Amino acid sequence: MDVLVDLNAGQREAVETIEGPVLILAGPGSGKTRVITHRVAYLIKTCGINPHRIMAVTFTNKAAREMTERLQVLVSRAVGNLTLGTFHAICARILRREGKAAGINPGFIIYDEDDQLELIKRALQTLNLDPKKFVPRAILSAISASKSRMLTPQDCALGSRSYFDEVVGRVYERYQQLLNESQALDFDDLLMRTVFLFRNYPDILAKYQERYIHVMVDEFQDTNLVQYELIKQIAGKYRNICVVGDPDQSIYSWRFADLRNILNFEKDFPDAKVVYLEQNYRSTQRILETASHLIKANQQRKYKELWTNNELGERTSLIETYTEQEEAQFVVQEIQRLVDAGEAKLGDCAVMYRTNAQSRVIEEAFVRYGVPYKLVAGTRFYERREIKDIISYLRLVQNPYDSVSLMRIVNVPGRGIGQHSLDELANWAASQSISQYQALQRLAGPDLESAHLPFSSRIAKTLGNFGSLLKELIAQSLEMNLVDFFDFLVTRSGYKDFILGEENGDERWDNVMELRTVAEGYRDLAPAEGLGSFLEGVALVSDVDDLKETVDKVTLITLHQAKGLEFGVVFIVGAEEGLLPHFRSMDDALQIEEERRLAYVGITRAKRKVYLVHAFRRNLMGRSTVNKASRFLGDIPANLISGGEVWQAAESTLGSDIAMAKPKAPEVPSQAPSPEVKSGDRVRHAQFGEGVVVSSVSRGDDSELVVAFSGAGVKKLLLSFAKLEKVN
DNA sequence: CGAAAGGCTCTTTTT
DNA sequence: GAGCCTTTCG
Repeated sequence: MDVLVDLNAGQREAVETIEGPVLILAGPGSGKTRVITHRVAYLIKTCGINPHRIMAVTFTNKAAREMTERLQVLVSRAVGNLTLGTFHAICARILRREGKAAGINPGFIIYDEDDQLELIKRALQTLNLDPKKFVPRAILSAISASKSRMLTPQDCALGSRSYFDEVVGRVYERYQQLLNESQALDFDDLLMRTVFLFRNYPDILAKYQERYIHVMVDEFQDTNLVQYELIKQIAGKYRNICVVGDPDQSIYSWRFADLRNILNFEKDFPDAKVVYLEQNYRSTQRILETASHLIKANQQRKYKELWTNNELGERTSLIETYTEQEEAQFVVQEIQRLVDAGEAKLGDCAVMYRTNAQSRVIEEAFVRYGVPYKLVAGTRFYERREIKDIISYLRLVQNPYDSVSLMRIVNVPGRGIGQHSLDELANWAASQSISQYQALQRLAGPDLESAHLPFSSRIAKTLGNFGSLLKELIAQSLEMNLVDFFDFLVTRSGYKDFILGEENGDERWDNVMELRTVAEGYRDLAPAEGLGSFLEGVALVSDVDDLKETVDKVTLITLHQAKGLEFGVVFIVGAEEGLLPHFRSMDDALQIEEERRLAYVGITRAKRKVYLVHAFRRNLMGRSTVNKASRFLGDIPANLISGGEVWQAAESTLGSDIAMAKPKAPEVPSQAPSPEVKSGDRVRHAQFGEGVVVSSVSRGDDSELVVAFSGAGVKKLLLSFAKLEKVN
């Protein structure tokens, strides 16, 4: 298969320019990932580069998997020795191999956000700081920000400008100590400590620089400083570095992604070749135009002119419903209608939302109507209590110094080890300058005389029993394959009986068994290796979806997760002020622009048809709120929009109290021979300026209008008062 | 020690 | 509305 066939001029240039730095600025649907994949294939197949000497970094594990599959087709063989994965996965691998030099135990555990928060809380406690005054989340975010800029606790202490900064510095230092004691690295450490390793050990860096002749990074707009630093290090020798990104799809600034990386690239590599990919192969003209108008409202952007040869397509539908339940109902029924009419298949449709919380109501509607769907669960599965418990056991077996895991399961199932006992254990361990694990082992020892212990023999005995259990588990883990050990563990620890005795025990046990299924993928590895790989996999993987890719189901997904995907029909729900843009982003112009990019990402996922849906009223945080339509709707010209109608549930489809409690719905919404203005029209208001009529509803002999103004946001107006004039 | 109940806060996005 | 934390009681 010729890897250059079917590429347009720009794509071809991007693939064939293999010498020196290359910056590819690629619009949505322009074949960005395809370019990277073909570039790798080109290097291997045409240029004869050993895959071992190529690194390709993707944003998610899923993207990495897909690229592997596509590559196999292109190169017509497996390319196993290619370095392909996320920054985190690649760094973890490097640190396991080389970290010893920097004092990193190769068996380190990777701490996720929950683990991090535990440690922060513990750090606050030991520093006598009030977690109410210093919110652990905020502290963690500040620490993470520091790490993304490669700042150590010492750097923070020096640079602190406020009391909060100063506290953060102190907590950061303590937190780092706790991580070390637990022989754990957090997500940020994986990156930062790799960079430091390379900085401090030039010979190690040289080895990797020598190895990687070609380095490629996808989704470059979402990289942060430490990630950029890392690839600059690795590509330092050959300088064959190719980055691909789209500033308009940068949606991870909250994870400290920094657009300056793209801007600085041309400064850091003045000889960089810049390639623009502006032809869109995915969407209809109207969708592309809709998206372009939306994104043009952003100030902070690098201009790009997207175009397509695709057909004109349908207008984007603007729908208002009364509540979020009706919103969900509209979506399901519309999908059913599309399917019945043969216009789409279920698997062709996606429902996108800003927050995960929104998925519940949507899900309920799909269940009620019996329409198959798949929820892209994100990390959900691995956040379940029983799953975290089992993983904690496994982590503890691999690394008994992991204090977060120890604390989590030491008394699950109940072994009579309460807070008091744990305090005693911690104190005793500290007084002996040994770890809690070592302390437990001493208590488990046969020749233990309770005389020297500062606590009761009963406590010593229960703790000792647990110590023996741990010891036994560790011993067995070295003898059995992962699956056998898994079974041994859940039985021997008493976890199985414990969980089955709980409420919803069967369901939870099913989840445990699902985890076991994951473990089966590691059955054939040597015992220690199997456990290690498994734990690394679950620590760095977030997408448990795609198990049944082929099944015909509607996809429910967050806007963030949707990046990089495409669907025939896209419903964006909750297109409301407060949700999109999210209220946490509303007081900052830059954040608003990121929210707009998020909407842009959503719209550009669609091939054929977009629905923008919002609810007049919805329950948020347990409270009923009335939300205006999203200001972003005002960025879209009227001629690209159809509808703007208020959708109404057919009678008694829900039969719920909600439907009953609904005030009398307006009789004739959109088709009403509305006096002068109808939805979709462009109007001018004396005070608010120009805008688009989002909806128009008859109220007696007046009309209630919702107008999205480009300057003033979304306003509800009465036709008789508003003195609107139509614009063309 | 542990279960249960009550009270509090704060809700984004993910490797 | 949930999850987390603290308090209370057996």
